[in-house]
Amino acid sequence: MINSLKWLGINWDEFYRQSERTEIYKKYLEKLLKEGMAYISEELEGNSKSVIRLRNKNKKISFDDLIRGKIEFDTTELSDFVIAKNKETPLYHFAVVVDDSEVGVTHVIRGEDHISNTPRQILIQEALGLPRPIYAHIPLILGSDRSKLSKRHGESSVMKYKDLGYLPEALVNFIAFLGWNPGTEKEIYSMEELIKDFSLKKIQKSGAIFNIARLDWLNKEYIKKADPDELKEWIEPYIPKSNSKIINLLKERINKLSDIKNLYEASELNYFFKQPEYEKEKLLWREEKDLINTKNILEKIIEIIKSVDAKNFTQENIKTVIWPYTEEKGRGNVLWPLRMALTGLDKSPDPFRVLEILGKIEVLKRLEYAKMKI
RNA sequence: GGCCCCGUCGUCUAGCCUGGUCUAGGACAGCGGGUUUUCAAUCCGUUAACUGGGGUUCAAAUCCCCACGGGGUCACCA
Repeated sequence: MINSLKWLGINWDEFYRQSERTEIYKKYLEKLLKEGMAYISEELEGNSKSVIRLRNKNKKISFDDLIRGKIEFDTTELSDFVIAKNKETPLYHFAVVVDDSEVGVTHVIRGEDHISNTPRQILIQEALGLPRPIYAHIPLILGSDRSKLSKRHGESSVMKYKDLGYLPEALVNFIAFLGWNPGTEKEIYSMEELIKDFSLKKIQKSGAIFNIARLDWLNKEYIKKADPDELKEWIEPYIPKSNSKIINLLKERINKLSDIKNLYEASELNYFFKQPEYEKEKLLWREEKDLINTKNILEKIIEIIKSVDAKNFTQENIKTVIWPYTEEKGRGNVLWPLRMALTGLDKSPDPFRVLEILGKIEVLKRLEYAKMKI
């Protein structure tokens, strides 16, 4: 959890570990015992022979929730509930109540699943004579079946999303918008902007389904506007050899960083690194039946490309010299076999971008190879 | 089952408090199209919702009641 928070860029000012605070809890427990607000109860069932129970006054408790308004409970059904196994081992409800007070917590903001825990915590507070913090119970994040999000719905921890190549900024932005909305049409929010605009008053009451398609879209937005150097750093682990040109091309085609790995393993990116294999009939554009025509076109393309200086082998320059020929022969007739010779794929990026990435020598090699196949 | 919370497009939501401006707005996804050599990207367009029933009112998505539906919680866990 600590690692997850750090990754998300959520920081804290103070940190407490309950296991290091047993002396504090013990003091409060003894106070309750002494005042008769709690008692040691001999048990017939359970794990220990005796436990500490709170003397429940069996009254109605109501509290004002910042999000839901007034909530009322009859605490009779709670009976004299257990607050500690013994003086050295308090239970959660007791420990949090003590901690909140000791540490000066003013607002308790937590999931809706804690609503029914609230009355028993209030009962402990009152027995201890401690002030009641302000409560705000926020809606739960739901799985696709509308039940509380859990392992069986998908990834079990925040760090899994890191591993999948989601950016922390995107996840934060996404989660913030689950149950909250600024009331404007702004969708992309940085942490700073969230801190500035977020308000409990605008929080929704009902739970929100974790919709991965929307996270993917948001993540893509963040990838698109990422700093090139940073992006390079993120992408490197997912693709063996790459450069800024390949990365630029890749970033339009992925939702999350790990998509690159999938693209690569599905051999769709191999053409960047080695001569692709394909059937020679693949070189034919749509209605074209005659491989000889295609061979002639390839020959002409080679001739044109040879005329481009290797030092100025940019997509713009190449396009300028090839374009008149595509106008003459029909774009598909020229560009389809060109692209196929370079990538060997039915679907791939624009041949001009690939040309620039591969460089003059490799391009000519592949074109000769295609010609030779025919 | 008891108690508690919730209920607007498939999803996230705006609107609800302070009824009329809501023939219910936006975004994601979907679908259709433009651009284009294919894909991606991009641009444009489009399908789709007030859970139901009563009531209050000249007027209800908005206020009230009931029903139904969904969820949470019922530990010597946290």
